[in-house]
Amino acid sequence: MRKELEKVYDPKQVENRTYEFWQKGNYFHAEPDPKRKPYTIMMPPPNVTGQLHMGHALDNTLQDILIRWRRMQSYNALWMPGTDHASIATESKVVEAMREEGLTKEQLGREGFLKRAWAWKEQYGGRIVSQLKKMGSSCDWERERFTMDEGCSKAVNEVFVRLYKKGLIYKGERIINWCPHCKTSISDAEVEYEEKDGAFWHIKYPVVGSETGEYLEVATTRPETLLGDTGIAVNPNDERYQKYIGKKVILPLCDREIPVIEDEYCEMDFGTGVVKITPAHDPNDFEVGQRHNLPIINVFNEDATINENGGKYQGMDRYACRKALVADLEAEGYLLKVEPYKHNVGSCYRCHTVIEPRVSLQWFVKMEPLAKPAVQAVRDGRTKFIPERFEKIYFNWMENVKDWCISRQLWWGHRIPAYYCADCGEMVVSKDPVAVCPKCGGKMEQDSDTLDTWFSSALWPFSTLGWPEDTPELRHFYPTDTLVTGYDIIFFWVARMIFSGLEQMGDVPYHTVLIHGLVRDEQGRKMSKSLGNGIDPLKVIDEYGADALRLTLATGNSPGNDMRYSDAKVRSSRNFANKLWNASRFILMNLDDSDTDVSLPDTLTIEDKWILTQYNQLVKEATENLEKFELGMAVQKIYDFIWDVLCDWYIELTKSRLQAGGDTSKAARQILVYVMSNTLKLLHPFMPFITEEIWQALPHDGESIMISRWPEFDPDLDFKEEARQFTKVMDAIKAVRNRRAEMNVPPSKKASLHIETSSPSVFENCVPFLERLASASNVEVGKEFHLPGAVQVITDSAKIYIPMEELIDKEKELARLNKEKASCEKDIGFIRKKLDNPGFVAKAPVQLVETERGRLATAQERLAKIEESIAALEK
RNA sequence: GGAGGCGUAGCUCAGCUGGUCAGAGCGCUUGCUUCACACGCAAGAGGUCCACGGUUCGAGCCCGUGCGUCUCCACCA
Repeated sequence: MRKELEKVYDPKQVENRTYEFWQKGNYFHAEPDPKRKPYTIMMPPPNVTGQLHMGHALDNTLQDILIRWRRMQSYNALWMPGTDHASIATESKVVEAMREEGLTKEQLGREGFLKRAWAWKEQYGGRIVSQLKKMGSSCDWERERFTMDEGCSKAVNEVFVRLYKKGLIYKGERIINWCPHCKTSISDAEVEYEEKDGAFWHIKYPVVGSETGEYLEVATTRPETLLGDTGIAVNPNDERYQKYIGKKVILPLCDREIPVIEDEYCEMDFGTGVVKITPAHDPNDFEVGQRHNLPIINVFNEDATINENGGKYQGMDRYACRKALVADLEAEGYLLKVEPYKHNVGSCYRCHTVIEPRVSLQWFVKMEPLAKPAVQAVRDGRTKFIPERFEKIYFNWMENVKDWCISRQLWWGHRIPAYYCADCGEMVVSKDPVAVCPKCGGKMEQDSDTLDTWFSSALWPFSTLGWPEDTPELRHFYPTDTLVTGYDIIFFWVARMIFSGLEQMGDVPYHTVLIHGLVRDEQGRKMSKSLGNGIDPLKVIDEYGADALRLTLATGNSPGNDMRYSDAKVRSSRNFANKLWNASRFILMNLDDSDTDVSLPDTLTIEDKWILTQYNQLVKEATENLEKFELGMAVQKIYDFIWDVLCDWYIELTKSRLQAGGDTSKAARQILVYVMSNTLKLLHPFMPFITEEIWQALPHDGESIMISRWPEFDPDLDFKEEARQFTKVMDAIKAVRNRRAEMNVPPSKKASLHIETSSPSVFENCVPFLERLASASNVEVGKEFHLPGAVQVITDSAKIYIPMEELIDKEKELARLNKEKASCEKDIGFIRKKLDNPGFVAKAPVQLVETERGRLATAQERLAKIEESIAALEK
């Protein structure tokens, strides 16, 4: 059994090999099995051409922890992986690459472009997947899916047609957010607002037919939209402007007269109380325009240059036009004043170009009927958010959501399954291609737009399981259990999956949504490409190992909260891996050929009972933490157990036994193997590689730790009383060490200990520990000692004399004892105060009152001992 | 305008249902070539748990107000 391990753990020699071993064992794969309980996680599909960043690393670490843990608990655990086609992002990358070759989309045509896009996908599509494997992700790769693969595309068409037939998808002319750079519409959720410095231009609109030269003063932040004005509005209750309602004003610089209308939308106390109405380029103006039947004049081209409706400004970029137009207004005396003004400007979440609201014909999903049941599902608790506060955010959005613009003027994506007759204009919405017009027999052409990327990802939880077919997978694994994702895509994705699941499957897509925060840089900034402050997880893995990175991301990370990444944290995780490695090395070095299994010895010593009790408690608590999604807390406890309990104490305690050999050594080895290999199981979901490596080296049953059974609390290993007794010895050891350190006695200088205690047997049993761990040359245990000149160490259960007269400074010793006395008295006062409070005794739980009484007694005993010592010294 | 998070040791953060909750890691100080580990061992210093009120026998924890800070939603031209 003896196995030589390197002194320092080297993840590089372990990780790839271990991952291959798992894959060969087919441990990641799950098959539907009605006899077993499923546990399913759908991976949020990363962008197919993307690269792994810290956000993915965190997201996937959490998922892998959950799936590995449940798998070990014998669930039929499926972690479904896949990638997203990411329409805008991918398309713009391909376009960019083409631009470098001097090519445009238009030159290539739709087919040629798509060919390139697929080639791009093939080239970069595997990258993110192999990066996820480096993390140790135990996904079922056999089931890997892509949002644009055949099955997912089929699901998309199916859903589109169903929703259309129910009247939940419609086509209409609405104001949408237009990105002049991506040249497509984007949904409301895809617009990011940012406060920017702008200006308020006050413009004079002369009243038609006024002989006195009357005018209305309008303030605007976007003067160039004046070209599309078709009216100006005042509030119906605004006395200042009553007389102008119904009249017309001259639109400056344009030969156009536009009406003055009244509308509640116009607020009296904002700006001048007069607002220009540009129905084609402002969502509110659009509605006002609808109410008053104002014409809609679109003045922009797709790239936000001015179109033919802009007269002399045609062809200018919107900002060039703004400049020119303002100059003209000023020259012609229309410009009354310019005020600096801060306002929010919307921009495209992908390219950050300022969006231009624009009227156009787009496809929409009618949200209200879908949102209602989706809200209800969360209210009923059929889906829970962790932490709960994100439910509020979800409700707030769902309850105020506007219709979802799903058409995109892009080529990379699912083409909208609507077909139009070139001859008669008939439209058919159909899952399958329609070539001939059912009405006139003319040639049909498919809608040129594609769908919003999120339309297909909204179906991810069931489209990946084979829907719309009724597959065994779908029946077994849906609804899934846990969705793990960041709060940044609750609206984009989570909300849409929930209403899609309810609508198509009649059930929620998952029971729990575990929300995590962002991984920020050391200074707390968002990691971003533009800042260049992103940390590459692969580099971290290369330097410290995947386990170290995973441990870092899992530790101290509480749901929903952002965390900061720092190298120092990863280093300390790496150190932990090394600590574990060396503890295992120690155990392995001591094993012999007879140590072949993981069983417990027949007789247990007190320290065995102590460690088993601690271990058993750990099993219970860590499991409970995991059940409550307190992953960080669970791993913290496992970490503390391994380092502080197992390494710092138990291993040290076994050393004398191991050296002694014989039965007692054998028993110690059995306990070490038992505790270590089972603790490795607890740690495995967090640090899969190193735990597998060590587990394999130790005596073990089964092929792999990842398919071993998750430990359970064992009432037979609960030795509370013995454990409590044993801590008396530990306290004594700590107290002696403390005194020796204070007096600067080097460990090499041994001294005898005389232990005065009312519970001598436990100390008598533990003499070797005191010798080894408290630098004792010999130990005597008794009821009473008279060693007035000795150093005295007082614990709750013992008074220990260390005869080191030469080291004693009587004054100092007295001062120290008096300090201890004072602190002890303070404790007693504190507890007394509680117990003297009738309210406390009457209302606090009985058990707590008892505990306090016990504490008081202990403290009083301790005080007595201190006082004795003082008295002895003063003699 | 609305909603929410955060404020705990020098730094980064944990603290579950209010009662051994004053914690961890890093950093710092002092010892230690202890036969697994210096990526280590041992001992320590360091906190008005943002402030003020309230509830309670009892408050980092619950409620209110304020301050600081961050974020999301809305988008009044």
